[in-house]
Amino acid sequence: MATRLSDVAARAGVSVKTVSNVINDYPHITARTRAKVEAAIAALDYKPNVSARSLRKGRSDFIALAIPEMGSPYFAELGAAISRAAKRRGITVLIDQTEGESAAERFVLDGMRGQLIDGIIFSPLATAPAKLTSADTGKPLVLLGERPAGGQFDRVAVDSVQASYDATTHLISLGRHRIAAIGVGGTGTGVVRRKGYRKALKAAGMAHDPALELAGTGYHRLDGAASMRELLALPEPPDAVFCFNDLLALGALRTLADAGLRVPADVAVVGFDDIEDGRYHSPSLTTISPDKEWLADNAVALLLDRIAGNGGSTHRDLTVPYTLEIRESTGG
Amino acid sequence: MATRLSDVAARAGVSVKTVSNVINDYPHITARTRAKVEAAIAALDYKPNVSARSLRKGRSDFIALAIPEMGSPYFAELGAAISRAAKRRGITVLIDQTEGESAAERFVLDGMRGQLIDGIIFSPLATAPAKLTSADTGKPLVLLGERPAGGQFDRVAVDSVQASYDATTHLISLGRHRIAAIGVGGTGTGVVRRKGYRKALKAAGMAHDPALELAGTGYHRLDGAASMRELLALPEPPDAVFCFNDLLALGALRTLADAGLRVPADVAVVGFDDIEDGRYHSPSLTTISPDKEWLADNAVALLLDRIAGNGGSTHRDLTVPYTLEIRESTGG
DNA sequence: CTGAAAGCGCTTACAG
DNA sequence: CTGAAAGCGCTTACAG
Repeated sequence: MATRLSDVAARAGVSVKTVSNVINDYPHITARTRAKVEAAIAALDYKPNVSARSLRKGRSDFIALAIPEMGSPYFAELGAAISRAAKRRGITVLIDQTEGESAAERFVLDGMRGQLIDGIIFSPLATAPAKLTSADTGKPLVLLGERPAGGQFDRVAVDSVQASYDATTHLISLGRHRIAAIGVGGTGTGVVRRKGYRKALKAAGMAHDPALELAGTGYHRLDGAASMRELLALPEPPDAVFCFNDLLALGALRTLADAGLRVPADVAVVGFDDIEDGRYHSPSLTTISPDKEWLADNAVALLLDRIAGNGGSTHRDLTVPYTLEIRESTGG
Repeated sequence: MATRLSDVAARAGVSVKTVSNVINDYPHITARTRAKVEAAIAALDYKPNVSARSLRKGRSDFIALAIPEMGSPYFAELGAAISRAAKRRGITVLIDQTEGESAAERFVLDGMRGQLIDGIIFSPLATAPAKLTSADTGKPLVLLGERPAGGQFDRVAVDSVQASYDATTHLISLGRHRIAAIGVGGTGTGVVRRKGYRKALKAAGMAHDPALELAGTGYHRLDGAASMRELLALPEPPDAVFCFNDLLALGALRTLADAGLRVPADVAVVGFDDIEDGRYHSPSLTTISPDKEWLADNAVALLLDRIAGNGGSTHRDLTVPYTLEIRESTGG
């Protein structure tokens, strides 16, 4: 039913090797031969069988992207960018939602779908990267995000401590005195960003108040809204909030609106991620904006380089450029 | 390097056929044999090679999902749901961003990555489904969305005419008299939803005013914001707007806020899709909420049924349940 | 520059 | 119930 390489060879009057050479762009083929083969390919509408090719070559030109959830705007935008970056290089990305701990871990440890994929870009949520060993995967892996890689893998991440420092310092420069943080806790993002937050307070000679550091159960609007309600119930509510991602900030803004408070007059709000929602929200959201295209492009390049056998045993740690986008939620 | 089926067979002291039988859950295997094989699989950490299996069986248990853009919340949420629905059935989803016309069309016509995938769930934007023929794909295909399938393929879609009728009727029931529509035009969504919009106006004895029907260039916040600005510049601006998706509505709300207009007091706004952003926005967005889980589950089921060779030549058209979620943007 | 042949790792008739 | 062997459609040494 499906046309095979040998059908093309027969029609073009050459050997299968020659057809394969043409398809794989090998040199030393006369223009005439190439034209004949290409005509046959077009006439038969031939498509190489990826399974066979991958079985034989041991490479598929597929990479996996494992992210906690693709319904979350930041990851959706990141996934889209990585998908594009890979496509530019002739690579296809399979996107995996890991959702919770067990699934994420199993995915990585299960060796990523047999031999199908050449490598993986992994944004861990539950799995501690430091506990991953290359034996677990058996394949090239690039880590995304805050969590220390334990020197085992290549990684590309924002300098979250510095970015959080900048975000908090911006709030301080506005003259705010009670600056809350939403999203502390956990083992990754929450820890690292709190570090930058506290560092900025300290640098300004301000003490950090545990009552102003809210943990919540997740990084969604719902959690931001709930944390903000807790903060407003405090005897002395904050006049500024640094939310560890935009979704939390959007939830917090919702609570502030419900409470009839003005942003930024009563409470200034900063987020992290620069998702599209925040740019169009009223008030628009001041946020840390990591360069997602840069991130995507470099993560893919790093992985492909590793797949090609380069890099050796030194593990590279790339720092994603970011800017602080000052918008209405802090009076910008 | 990688362990093979034959390694497992050797270790378990059985033939490769027996190992294959165990892996594929074939009957007539003694518990003892099964246990021996499973022990060997565990000991060697054996993972079947997907390429080899797929080459041999002609099935991969991969399906593709082709959507215009995964960075768009509706598609991100839908992709997440389809991914989950497929996983429940042991199927992996490859997500493809088609972005524009040419890419989308080429993807489908190029036979979907050789033989790798078993079928496709396709949300067309540029390609006219009626022009697709099964010869183009050679594989089972389920269509998503408004555009008529031309009776060639299975499809699952919301009854957009009825839903738009409901949305518009809701605005009429609020006593609004100048009801605008944002997102008309194009060949799919814009046409169908305008049909329901006009139908509702007519049923209420109201004439439709072309000046109140805005096309815009896309379905993003940016387009909604721009269209809303045009509407406000009208000699007689609208007192209600039905936006053909939530992103347009969110953009429109932003323009209204900038203009100092109150929602819903001055202008009531309704969207379509029920993306998470709209639920947390202030004001929260009244919208048509299609049951995305239902959609995902049925699209996957339909495709798998087709892959299994069922369905024959009759093409099924499934209608997704929806509700009108009345929220603050219309005073709910 | 091209051809004939082996082999990637599975599954599946075909025998026993 | 199990074993030996062919074959899915490619790519790649190996000869010529």
